[in-house]
Amino acid sequence: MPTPPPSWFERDPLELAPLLLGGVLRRADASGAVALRVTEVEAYRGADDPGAHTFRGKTRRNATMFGPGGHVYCYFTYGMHHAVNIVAGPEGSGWGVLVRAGEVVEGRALALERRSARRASAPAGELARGPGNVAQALGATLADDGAPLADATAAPADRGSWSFEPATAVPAHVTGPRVGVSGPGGDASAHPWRYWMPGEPSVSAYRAAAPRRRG
DNA sequence: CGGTCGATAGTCT
DNA sequence: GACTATCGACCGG
Repeated sequence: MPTPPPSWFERDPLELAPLLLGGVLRRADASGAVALRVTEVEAYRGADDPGAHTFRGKTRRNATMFGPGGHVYCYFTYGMHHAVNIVAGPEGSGWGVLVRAGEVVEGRALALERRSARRASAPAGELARGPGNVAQALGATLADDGAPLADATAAPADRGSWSFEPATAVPAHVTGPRVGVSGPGGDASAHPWRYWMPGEPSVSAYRAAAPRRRG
């Protein structure tokens, strides 16, 4: 199955998120291709979602999320990590789905090389567990922000070519509070917007929002 | 195992 | 100036 048209992605992230599970996200560039079977995602719902980057409107960083669905929103955070999202909803909505984890199904050697290059010690057994590691395994950087998900795209030299192939059937999954989201957006009962496939070794461990450090 | 904490810089108030 | 959609080392049990 090829990458669906943008219209397929242009729905509520609460609906799109589970549809992404089990699908294969792939990024290719001059050094090769890495693809992963998505096992964990989180929905972010714009103006209705205090936990979303887009909650307070459009800025330079989140502009891509306000664009049409079916594109990659990539941002940089904590001074060292990138994260990959798939833009959802209609243009102007500011909706998206964060890709938190996946099983590497293509380009394992390249993914391993990328992780090894960025740390002193040996990488963990799972190459794409956690959003920072997903971006690292895929080789995604800020240059990928705004890239379209499409087959056979001619990407600029500094950016990868992205595609996404949905699963033929939505796999069994569960939901829970999002990781690292503080305030009302992290509330378990009102925003159980993390979706994952139980039993998958690539799924990241739950972490509550970092408590404020005083001192 | 689980908790605690430093690294490190872009973004927004 | 505070916070961050994080990661992994380190330490105690």
